[in-house]
Amino acid sequence: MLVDAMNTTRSGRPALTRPDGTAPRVLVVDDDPDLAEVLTGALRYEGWEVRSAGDGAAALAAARELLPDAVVLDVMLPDTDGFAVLRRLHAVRPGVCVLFLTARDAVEDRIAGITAGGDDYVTKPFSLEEVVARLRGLLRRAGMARSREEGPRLVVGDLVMDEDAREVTRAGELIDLSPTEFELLRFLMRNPRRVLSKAQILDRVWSYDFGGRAHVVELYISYLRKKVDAGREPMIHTVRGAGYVLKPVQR
Amino acid sequence: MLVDAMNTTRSGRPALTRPDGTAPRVLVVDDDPDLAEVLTGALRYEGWEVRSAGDGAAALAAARELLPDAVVLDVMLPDTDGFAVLRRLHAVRPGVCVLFLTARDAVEDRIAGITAGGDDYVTKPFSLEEVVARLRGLLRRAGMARSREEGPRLVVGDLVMDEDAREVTRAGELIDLSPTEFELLRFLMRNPRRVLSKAQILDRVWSYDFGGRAHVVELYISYLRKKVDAGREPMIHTVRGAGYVLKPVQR
DNA sequence: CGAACCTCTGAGGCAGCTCTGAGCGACGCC
DNA sequence: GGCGTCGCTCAGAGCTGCCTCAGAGGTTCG
Repeated sequence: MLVDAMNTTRSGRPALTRPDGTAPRVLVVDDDPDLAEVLTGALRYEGWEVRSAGDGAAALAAARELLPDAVVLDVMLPDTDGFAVLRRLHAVRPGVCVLFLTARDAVEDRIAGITAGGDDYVTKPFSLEEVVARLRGLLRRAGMARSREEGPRLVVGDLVMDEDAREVTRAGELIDLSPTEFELLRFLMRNPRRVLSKAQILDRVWSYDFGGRAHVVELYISYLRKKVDAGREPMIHTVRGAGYVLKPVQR
Repeated sequence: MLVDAMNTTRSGRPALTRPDGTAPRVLVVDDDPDLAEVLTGALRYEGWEVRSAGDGAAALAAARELLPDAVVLDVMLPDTDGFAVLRRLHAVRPGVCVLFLTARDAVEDRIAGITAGGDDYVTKPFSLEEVVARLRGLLRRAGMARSREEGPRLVVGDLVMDEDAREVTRAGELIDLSPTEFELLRFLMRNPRRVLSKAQILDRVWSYDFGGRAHVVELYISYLRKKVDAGREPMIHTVRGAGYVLKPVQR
């Protein structure tokens, strides 16, 4: 059904595609059904083909069927340990990239060893933008770029973000951002000229378990303005009663 | 009853259609029968195939039968919680889009996270135009566009509205509108060359629980004229005793 | 173990938005 | 052509939404 969405992302930028032109295939493995649901939805929204599994056994079965390009894998699973699943996944589908989900304090060093192979990980609680960005990075590095333009750089007007280097410049001038500021700006830059509601921003940029109110968004928009728009023609605009929008100056 | 309305939209514009050419299918889930009735009517008027259900169980049964493309889902249901319904809906019908209805002050934070997949929500009390606009957005993004031209832009003469960017231009000139002005103009632009009564406008643009009188409509039409028609050939016309009509100049 | 930084809460204040009321003008019916 | 009705617009009151400042708590790093 998602014919159109498979060729363009929500923002109309060229999407990542497999060499044969179809959408990347991603398998989500998590035993928390709510979390799996949210992740699945977010990744489908990127235009990818997604399946989910609740435990290691189901994951392997699904992997054999779907032949995924990437797997989002919770390290803590009910039946097996994530690393065992990983080994068998690689047997089923050699070269598949894996994005691990892990608790902050747990086994971070073991992850570090595993991810040496080019895989990646995020710690819970994470934001959806974080997961999507990491996955895009993995897929891109695995050769899913649609064109030469499909790179780790986001450009809106004279504002440029290098996602890999975590560097942002405006008119060539380097802008220093905190982690949250960076992620908020990334979300805005991935959706230029589109009004984003505070709720949308909260859903995407803040962790899924964040209970706070939309007031934080206002606050961080205020921070961003001070750094991005400081003394320049503003690019971040408030649309009262609707949300915020980032656009290039002029026109 | 609205047999005719099921084949063409009220405005005659190309309707959203499923890839097989039939009308989009929408399921309305709300335990308030009056509200469900109103919603059902409004969506049928859009030319969509609509069914309604009063609780979670009925919703799932109806979903299995109808296989809807989108669901309008009240978060507060008598039997189940919205989360669970959502998950099971996605199981029955993977990729279905969901528009949540929620009270403004209640549970707003719990919505965060649910809507992550590209789903959307509106807070009660809402206006019907709001609901319809959001649903159209969801369906469009899910690949229901009839053609590539079917986008987030409304055009009447030299008046252009970009719903995503919330931008309106006339003859290329940007027009700044308040939220209510924007929604009123959207309603007019979705029904060009058609006389709309003040009562109709009130029903559509203002929240269903608005107790005010038709005088506000006159007032807001007056505001719109100042901004849209200012110094130009007028597009907004009064039909005394009947209502208002928006038409392109000339012809 | 202290310092710097980051994130979020709360409160105050301003500005823009929405709606009320009233007066005036325009249209149409006798 | 007069009069009643309908519609337009102005002015202002109250409200809401948004911005910003100040500071507390937590985390990271030296």
